[in-house]
Amino acid sequence: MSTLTDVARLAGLSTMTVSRVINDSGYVSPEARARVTRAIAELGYMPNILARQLRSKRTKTIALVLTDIANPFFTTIARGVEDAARAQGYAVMFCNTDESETEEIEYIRVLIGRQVDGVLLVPATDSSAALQLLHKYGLPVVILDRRLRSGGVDEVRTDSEAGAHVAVSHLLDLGHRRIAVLTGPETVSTSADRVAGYRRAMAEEGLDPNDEMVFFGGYNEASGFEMMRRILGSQRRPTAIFAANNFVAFGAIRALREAGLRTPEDMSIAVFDDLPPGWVFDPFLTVVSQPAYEIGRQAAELMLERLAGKAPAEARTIVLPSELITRRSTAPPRSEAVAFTPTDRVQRRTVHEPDAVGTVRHRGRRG
Amino acid sequence: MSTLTDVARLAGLSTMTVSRVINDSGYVSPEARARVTRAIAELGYMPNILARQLRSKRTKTIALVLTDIANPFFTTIARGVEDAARAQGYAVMFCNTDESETEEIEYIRVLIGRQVDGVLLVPATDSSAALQLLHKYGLPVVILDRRLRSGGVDEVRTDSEAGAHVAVSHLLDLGHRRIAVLTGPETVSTSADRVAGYRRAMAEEGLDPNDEMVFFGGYNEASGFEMMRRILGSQRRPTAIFAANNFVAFGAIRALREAGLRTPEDMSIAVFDDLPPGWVFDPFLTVVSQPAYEIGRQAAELMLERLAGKAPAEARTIVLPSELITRRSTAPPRSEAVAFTPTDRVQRRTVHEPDAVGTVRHRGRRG
DNA sequence: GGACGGTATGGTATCGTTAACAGGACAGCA
DNA sequence: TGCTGTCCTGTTAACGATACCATACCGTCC
Repeated sequence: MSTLTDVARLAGLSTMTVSRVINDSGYVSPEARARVTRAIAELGYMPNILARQLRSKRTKTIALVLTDIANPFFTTIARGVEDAARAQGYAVMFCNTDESETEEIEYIRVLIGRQVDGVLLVPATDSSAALQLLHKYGLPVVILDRRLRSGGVDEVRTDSEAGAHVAVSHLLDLGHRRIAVLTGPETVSTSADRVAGYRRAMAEEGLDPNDEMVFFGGYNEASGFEMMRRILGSQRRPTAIFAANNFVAFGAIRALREAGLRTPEDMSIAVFDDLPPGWVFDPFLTVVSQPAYEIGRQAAELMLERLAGKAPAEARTIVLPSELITRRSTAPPRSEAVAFTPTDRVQRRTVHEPDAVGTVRHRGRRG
Repeated sequence: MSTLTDVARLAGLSTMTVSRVINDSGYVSPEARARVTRAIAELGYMPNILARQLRSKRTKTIALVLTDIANPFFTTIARGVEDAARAQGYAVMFCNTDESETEEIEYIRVLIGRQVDGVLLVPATDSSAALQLLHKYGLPVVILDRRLRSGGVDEVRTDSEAGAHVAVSHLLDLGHRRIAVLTGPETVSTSADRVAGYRRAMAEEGLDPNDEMVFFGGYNEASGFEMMRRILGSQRRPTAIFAANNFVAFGAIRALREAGLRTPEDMSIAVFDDLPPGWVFDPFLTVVSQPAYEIGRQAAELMLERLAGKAPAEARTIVLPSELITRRSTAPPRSEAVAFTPTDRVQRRTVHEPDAVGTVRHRGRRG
């Protein structure tokens, strides 16, 4: 492997001149440039990125630490981050914590050692241990998707409370009264916010959901399955459920199928998070869709601005709107429908889209 | 950010002693070790990986260059690679070429610049330009999934020809005689091999498939859709198709659905590549399943052996077996079934698995 | 004439770490 | 006693690049 020194020797110039040609910085005469270019080609020289990064103290790399790399919501975020970063010549390191705070801290140590310029973080819990660590080493941070108890840091997320409120209101409008919510860990802000949105929607109808209708678990398929099993084993089954994440919904649906129950005939189901096109042939689930790509893109933009020194000193928060897409997994309840016929509220909020049969969109409020 | 020098100063020792503590190499007295450990904790010191890599000329990083990061076959390979690499303290860089040789070359340049220790490559074409580049810079390589015209390099793959032969034989056993094959680019070995397996199976039944039954395209959904559209528009439709990759199958099925045709009633479909559990609620497609995780794991093992200097000088080739899993997307043809009733060959090769209703496995030959 | 700004190039130090080597202390053994 | 080997620590010089500063030439302007 030839080095910059070899190129300089062959071209009969100093290493600095070669460096200037490579980085297109400072003054270089056309003739020197030509000599360097020829020498580079002749030797097949490639710059050693490690040496450059060590000397310049900038790696042009940002890290994206997220909790579930298999979840299409997060892979879409990742695409948004990657596109924005690459447009400015930055590389992205992806790290998967599996919702574990221990892994999160471990990864952040690695990232500090690897000298990344900044970290985009989906925190595993609402503790701010990871954030403190990053601060200690002076690394800029943007928090994605979730809130932290402590503030003072750039954040990009959707309004989970409002999204959940819209979804549950939709179920209420259809006539459901017994509605369960299946959510993630209690220490994750999105879980808590989605339950809060659920409670607000229920309260608006004068309903007081007791805690046996609220299930905290993990944001994964196994947990969704297990929570639905508990629901199916209970005395008074709900007629509809609201699943706070797509994997939870997968598990819940599997439990329904194994019990021989059909959706929406036996139980309606509304879900937070849509699936990207291509995952399913025939979208079936009523969902609250988040602008995942935008979350990733805008978070990366905030970071890049900060790295360029163009960001204001104070922290910025971006809250993006979600959108309810009604499909075939929600319908009026069968037995109890008599008492609570759907009101005209459904009609008022409904806009048909011509390109997707049976699909209806409602916009969530912008936070 | 404190450095090793800071730690050495605080501990009252030389940088080398500190380095030895950190890397647990060479002799260090318990007392010196304790002093260093305390100083590290006090300063919150973290080693600068860039400097270490620059000096030691080893990054403990291997790259996995693949053609479609969205394809579950390749993500499963990636998991196999990652697990094997991490077990030995290696990091993995993932690169996605989108089946483009230009991107492939571009990525390899980046990887050389980033000083990766070795490259695992799923080549976009059977050209060996990328391989030559890697050789020129002295980087060890393992080729995954596909063959190259030039040899002399470690390879891990499944036997595509044999797998295709088993799948098409299965369709023939069911009584199909007009069978089309939808495959990927002609310059990709897996495409060519799967067509070869198809031809051999057809020839064994005394059938001579003319070229209008062989469709080369891209290994993606759009191409599968387009090829199936052409098939549906043709004069004499086949009664079954063999799709050489799961995304091609997705596209083909979408075209069938849009045409209002059902599987397997109107057309049987057999596919190369299974989907991981969790992608579909109810596995439906008859597939040739490849041991993707093992391909990745064993390729990484070959590389790690070579990096450890424990590999033989000559190139090694590992060919893993595939497995036919028959599900509900294949059935005897409707109209022509009269003339060619299924033979007892099906019975002879069939083993029922008790845990998966309606699923039948056949082992492909080991190459 | 001299000050100045733009152009072009080079010298040297340094980023933070480890490789390579040197060498001292001490124990065991002939 | 002297030799050898194990244990422990330190010195020096890199790895391959860029930051920073210095220098020198040129033309222009007052």
